Parts: sequence; structure tokens; C-alpha cells
Amino acid sequence: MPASPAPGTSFTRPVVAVFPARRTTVTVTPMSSLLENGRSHDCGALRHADVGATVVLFGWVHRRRDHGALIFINLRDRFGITQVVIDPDLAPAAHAAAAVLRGEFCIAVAGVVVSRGDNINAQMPTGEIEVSLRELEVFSSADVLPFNVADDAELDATETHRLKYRYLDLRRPSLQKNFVLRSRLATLTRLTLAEAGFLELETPYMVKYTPGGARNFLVPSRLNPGQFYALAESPQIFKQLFMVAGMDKYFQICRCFRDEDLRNDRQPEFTQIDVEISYATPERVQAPIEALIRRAWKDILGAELPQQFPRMTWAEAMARYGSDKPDTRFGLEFIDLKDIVAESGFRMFTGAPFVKGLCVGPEHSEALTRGRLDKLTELVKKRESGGAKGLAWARVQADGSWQSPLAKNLSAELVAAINARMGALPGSVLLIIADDFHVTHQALNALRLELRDSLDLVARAGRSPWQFLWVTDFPLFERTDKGYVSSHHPFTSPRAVDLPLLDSDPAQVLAQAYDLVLNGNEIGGGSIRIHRSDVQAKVFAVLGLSEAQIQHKFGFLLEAFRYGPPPHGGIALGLDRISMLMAGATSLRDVIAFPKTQKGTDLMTGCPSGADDEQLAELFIRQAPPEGT
RNA sequence: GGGGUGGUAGUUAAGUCGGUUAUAACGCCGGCCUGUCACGCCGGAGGUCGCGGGUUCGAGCCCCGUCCGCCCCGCCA
Repeated sequence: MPASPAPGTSFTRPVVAVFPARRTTVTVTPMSSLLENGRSHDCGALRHADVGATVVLFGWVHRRRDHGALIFINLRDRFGITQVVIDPDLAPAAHAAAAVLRGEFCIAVAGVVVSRGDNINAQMPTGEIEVSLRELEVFSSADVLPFNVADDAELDATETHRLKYRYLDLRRPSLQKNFVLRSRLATLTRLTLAEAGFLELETPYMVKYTPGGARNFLVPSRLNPGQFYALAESPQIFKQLFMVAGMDKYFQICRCFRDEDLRNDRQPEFTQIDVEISYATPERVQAPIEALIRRAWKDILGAELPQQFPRMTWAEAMARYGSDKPDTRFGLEFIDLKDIVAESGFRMFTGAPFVKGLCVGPEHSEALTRGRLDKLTELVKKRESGGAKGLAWARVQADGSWQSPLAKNLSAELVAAINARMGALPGSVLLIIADDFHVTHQALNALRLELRDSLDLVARAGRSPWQFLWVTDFPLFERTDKGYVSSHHPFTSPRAVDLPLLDSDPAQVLAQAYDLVLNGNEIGGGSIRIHRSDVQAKVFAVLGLSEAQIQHKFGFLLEAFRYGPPPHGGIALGLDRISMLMAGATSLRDVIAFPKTQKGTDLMTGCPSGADDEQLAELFIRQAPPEGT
């Protein structure tokens, strides 16, 4: 660390000035502007070893405590906070100048590092020292703030204000921390993948409009009247063409645009870590991703992750957790009862294709009062929780019998069999849903996640706080009223063993697709792609695409695949979501510097906005009159 | 497209059954204070109760409409 500010090149005549310092006499370059010479340290750097040094710090007035004579300033930048003490006996001019200082003024201070003696603040990394002010410059003043920046308490400002004055929100240390983390993650991504032989390549944001899938943002083309570019919803096709082009291994930290409704964890533009490799198998795609994640968690969070992340098929995830992105930080897995209850004669059970339940052990079940069970029943009946017809519950008594609305309908033998299957103990509470596949699993999943939160199951399970999971072997298609649609996208390869099923039973075809799940959040997804034109043709046929549609949307890709495409596959990771989870944030907005509101607007800039008639005319766009006029 | 919730001082919130001058904390302004660190003490200013309409003797509060934020469903190949 330099003991004094680096001399500025603009000063031809270094002048010696003697500060009337109490502990030391120091030599500095006096300057018309402290800015010219630059700061000697950031606001988080100084320690006890620096006592005696003459320093120049720049930053914002985080807090000011004016004792009339002594004034204390906490000076803040993104590196930390340093206390500045202003003593009228030592620096009368600076003391007089400091009278004007208020919160968030941007200032320069020059002074001497002194020990705080008995007044150490153990809460601050710089708490053993303070800077005794000799010279003060105010770069800029600040109006009364629209919200309290210094307090750093999220509840201190509503979302509206935070977004309107985003540049102030971003000054808060908690958000600064998030963006430091995000930057490190991006840097590690580039380092790790480049070291593994990946090329960082760019793909266009302005691409061909292809209806189907996510809605596109459209950009009118002035040079091509009446025609539009679409903003890329993903680099999917281009990265596959990179493989045809022989790039072998590609990655990109890439913005994607989707004009869909927003959520807490969904923004209209978001950032992907996009990866594609030639001669891929799922394992060859997953391995470098795991290496990247492991390195990021270790370097940024200091967390050791397992050498290999667990794998689970989609079918198993659905059967055990009712979700394709299960939270495996705790147990409470689904237990299948169908075979036991098949002969029960109880219509609620015999009439449903699926009968499954959860067993809340006696150590967790105290909180499940009758009132709470009624609330859970309401929950599973909600449409967004699956819309189950009801929830069968039972409290297991000391003798194994049930306290339950169902008790009188079921034989003692059946109760005993269910207890045994579910591992019920005295005091356990059993929650059972009987319905079709979709409702049973969705309702039990909603129930499981609700119990996770209300019974604090994650903390009480005592597992590692970072539970990664690869979910594999997704169905290739989903059946809708209008026929089959791709679960992932139409270039996803079926498993080789399932190829015959493309003709006979497409619903049974499983894909070479994989999602990376962290603590119940999908943070990435990918697949092995189809590189055989005959397989691609069959998939398009199942999807019901006409030859004309195929040629229009993907003609250039299929044409490219006529010229020796290598087998290939890849993945895309959600950089925003990963940053959010690493930062412990609960909203994507806390890791995106300038996010949009739920209606897709920017409260700070006022976008989107209208355009003037001249420009619209150039683009051959005419506005339709609003409805009702 | 649908469901929920919120909008009151610069900020965050309280505001009872519809009833006197709309309340508190922080911030702001002024004064005092030489070891604070969310400094303290004294005093003060500050309001289009989101906007528009209605009911009423009287509306922050009730009704209708509307705008905006947030959460969720649908949607997100």
C-alpha cells in the first residue's frame, strides 16, 4: 500500500505542506483538486497497519454524526465504509466546510490514518482506524433522498421507488454485493469454459420471426417495408449451426428476449450461459457444467459440492415428488397406496387411478391442528394446486388406529397396511390424495412445498443447503387438445431405444433431455439434438408440421444438416436465477441491474413509449385507433 | 385473459363504527453538544389520503370506474 497518494502527472511543482497533525507530520502534494491525483485507497482498505499514512478517499457520505465540534462521517464506496473524524482543532477550514455535508454527498477527503484507540468498532472491517480529516472537497451535493439508501433495509423502500431511482437502490451495500457476485460468476464462467476448450462466440439478437413457442418481440425493418426482425428468444439454432460449422465447443453469455407474462423469477430479457458441444452425450455436456458450478460455489461461496451431482429420471421425480424440479433438501416423499387400497371397497380410493400420500412424522406433526388440516384441504382444492376434490387425512393414535373422517370407512386391516406402507408412527399425520395422475401429483406437490415452508422442513432436515439434481429422460412430447407439442423444442433427440415409438406411440417416447435443478428451482436445461434428417422428419410429422411450415421455419437448418452435421448437444443455464440463488435473493430484480416491472415497463426511463409519426411512417407502421372510438 | 393484495408527509407505516385540527417513526430545517458509530437533547416545517365520479349533513374510511406496484394461475417450444 502506498503511504501517500501517487503524484499526479499534472503537477509539475510538488509542494510540501505540513499538516498540523497531532501524531505525525506528513508531506503531501497539495492540489487544486484531489481528483487529479486520485484516491490512495478505497473505503474498505485501511487497517491498523496503515496508521500514520496520509490517504485520499473518495466516496459518499453514508452517515454523518455532528457533535457540534467533532464531526464523524462514514464514507462509503462499493468496497466498504471508513469513518472520517473532523476535528476543528486540527483542520478548522475543513471543519467549517464539512458543516454542509449531508447524506449521499459525493466527496473527497484527504487526511491521516489514526488509531481509534479505545473507540474501536468491531462491527466494521475498518473499525480499528479512522481518517483524521485535513482537506475536504465536495464533488457534488445530494437532494433529500427519495428513500433511505444508508439503512440498506429492503423494507425501507417500496418496489416502485426502488425501480424509479434504481441508481440509488443499486448504491445500497446489499445490492452491490449481489452484483459483485454476479460479475464473479460471469468471469468464472468465461475462465472455466475457455480453459475447457470452449470458444466464446456471438449470435445475432435480431433474428427471423418464427411463430410458435415463446412470443417474440418484433423489430420493424425500415429497409424492408412491412417486415420484421424478432429479438432472439434463444440462440438455439445458431449454436447448432456453430456445430455444423466445426466450432466443436461453443459458449456464450447471452441475452434472450421473450414477450411472455412476467413473474418474480421471469424477466422479458434475461441472461443465459449458453453451451453446445459436438459429439455430445448427456454426460459430456453435464460434466463441464458441473465443474463450472462446483468452482463457482467454492470460489464465491466457499461451499464444497459433491464430485458428481445426483441424477433422477423425470418419471421418478414425478413419482416421488410430483414435480420435474423437486426440492430434495428434505424428505416427505410421496408414497404409493394404490395397490393396498384397490380392494378396500371405499369408492374414493377404488375410483381413482392414483392414490398417494405423505406421512408427516410425529416430530413435525404437532403444528398440524384440525384448523391447519382444513387449510391444507382448501389448498389442494385450489385450481393452481391441481384442483383435487379433497384431502384425506388421518392422525395416527398410540394403538395405530386413525383419528380421521375416513376412519369408519376403512377396516382395521387396511389401516394397519397403510400405516406400514407409509412408515406411520403414533403421532404421525397422513395426507392422502386420490385422483388422476396430474391432479394427484400436482396437489401433493403443492402440499409438500407448503409443509416445507410452514413446518420449516428444510432446516430441520439438516441436509446440505445446496441440493443439485439432474432430471433426465423427459417425455419428448406433450399431448394437448390440438395434438402433440414438443416438451423442450423440436430439435431434441429421442432416446435411441425409443425411436420405433415415434410411429406407434409418441407419448411414450423419452428425450435425451436434462434439466439442472437446484433446491427446487430449474436453473438450466438442455438436450442432445437430432442430427439425422430422417429422425427430424418423423418428429416434425408427430408435431403435425406441414412441409411448407417446416421449410419456412427451419429450412435453413435442415439444409445445413445435409452437409455433414456432427452429433451434438448442449445446455443453457439461467445466469440470473443462479445469481439469485447464490445471493440468497428472493427476486430476479435483485440480481438484474435495471429490471422491468411485472407489466414490462421501466419505471426509471418510462419505457416502453410511443414513437413519433415520422418514424412510424418510415417503418410503415400505422396505429390502429384505440378500441371504442 | 384470470385471481389476490397494496397505493395516506420526502420515506416507511397506523388510521377503530363514516364525525373536531389525519398520527407515529425515520428523514428534512433550526438550535445545543469534542468520541460518536442507527450519536444524543430541544424546537420546527412538511398532506391533491394514486386519479375520476357517486352516496351522505359529513368520506382516508362506503359504492362505481380507472391508473400503477407486488404475488400467483394461464402463458414461458
